[in-house]
Amino acid sequence: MLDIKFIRENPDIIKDALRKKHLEFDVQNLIDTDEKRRVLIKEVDDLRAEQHTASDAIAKLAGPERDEAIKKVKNLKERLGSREEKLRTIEALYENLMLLVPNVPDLSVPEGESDADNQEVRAWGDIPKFDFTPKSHIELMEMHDMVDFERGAKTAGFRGYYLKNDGALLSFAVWQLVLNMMVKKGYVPMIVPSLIKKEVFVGTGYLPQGEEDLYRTQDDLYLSGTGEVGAMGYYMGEILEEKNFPIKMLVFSPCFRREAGSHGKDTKGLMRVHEFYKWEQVILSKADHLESVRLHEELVTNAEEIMQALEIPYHVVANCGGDLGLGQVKKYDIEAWLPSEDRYRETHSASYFHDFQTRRLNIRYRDEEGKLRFAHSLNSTALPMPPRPLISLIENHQEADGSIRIPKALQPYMGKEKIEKGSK
RNA sequence: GGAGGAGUGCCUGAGCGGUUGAAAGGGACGGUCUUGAAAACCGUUAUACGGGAAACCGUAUCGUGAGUUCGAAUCUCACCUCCUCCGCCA
Repeated sequence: MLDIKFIRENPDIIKDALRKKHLEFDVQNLIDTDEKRRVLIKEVDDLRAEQHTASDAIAKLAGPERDEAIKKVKNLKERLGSREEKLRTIEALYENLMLLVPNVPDLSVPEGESDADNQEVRAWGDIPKFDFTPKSHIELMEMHDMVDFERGAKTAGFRGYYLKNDGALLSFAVWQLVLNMMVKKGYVPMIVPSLIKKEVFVGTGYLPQGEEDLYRTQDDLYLSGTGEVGAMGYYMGEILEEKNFPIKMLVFSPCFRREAGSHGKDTKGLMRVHEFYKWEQVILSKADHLESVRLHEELVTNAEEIMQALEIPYHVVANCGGDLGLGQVKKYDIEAWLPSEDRYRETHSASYFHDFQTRRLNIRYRDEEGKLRFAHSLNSTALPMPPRPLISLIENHQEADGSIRIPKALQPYMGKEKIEKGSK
């Protein structure tokens, strides 16, 4: 959510943000609604003030004078009631519109409509050249009995999977590696809820417009697709102290995604699954653009270091306007090299929001002058597991006989240097 | 799921239908005093929205939402959260 005053004074900036993000929204309609709302607020407030004065007077009256006064106020109340009704309606409309106003993308965000228009910022690692035909992660993992998709589908339906043997061990090893790397950097490790109230999804900007991407329970709780939601909910409604900023969290959670719009896509293997686990980085900082930019770069660097430790070739792209979420000011994706597809695929996403989320979640702090301000928020994938990093880890490190080399950094956690035939 | 109890400002806690945005104490901040500190004393100590150039004025907020009433922190209903006990499950 943006400040209505900002929207009122800068409708052209909002219109340009809409154009750049390829979104449709009638800004003038919002401004008109706000105007009507303010007129009504004034009317209602004035009527209430009148009522208060009259009520206070009644307390001092008695007898027929009192009855007469009560009668008069009753009349006033009727007028007030109809105005209040109207105000409620317009307020609801206003709130709904406000939730759909996008945040303004940074000037450095490239123009473009879809992920095809994202721009490469840098690349790391050598793309492996195999002198044999590389196998897909599905073949490799099945060869080593690391995964079971058939039984996954039997139990959990389409996109279901089981990880077993080295598949399970590898996941735990990676989780442990990431945890240790990030805790060393001062991030607070947390295990956060995934089953979460609607208001937190609205607050983080996943709702109202992303309803169909989420699983909803019969108790009206939703299953989160990322630990970001649980992390942001943690400080919802609170007033924080500036001296504790930036608050850096490394949160672990199961993640659930309906993948409603992608039924035909990535139907095989672990590429696109309904359920996985993820380490996510979440930061709250003081309300300062340069601080947000600095921390944003830090988040990508952290994510890159994890990929480097896993020896996975990747590149970083700056997402174009059309590929940004409603609240995002700027986003970098990390895409890992996938030998079986002969291209990069997205594994990480790092973005900052300014006060878009914290305004919705009412997360504030007192600055040096004692003024209350909305904090800034940022988040970035640290590592999703098992899906894509596991795929690229396995595919990039395969050898001719199908064995899988374990990256050095991971060996202490895995207890071996290689996954070989019969090694389970 | 059943039975009870509770939710008030930064904290503790009073108020249980009418000048209560809210007593009192504590904390924090500022001042007086002091060489300095403590103590003592004095003062300040919400947020949001609307109006206004501003001083300031108005409105809302005592878990949340609705209701009763001329008037609600105070009465009614629903919901949420916490505590105690029982049941069920792990």
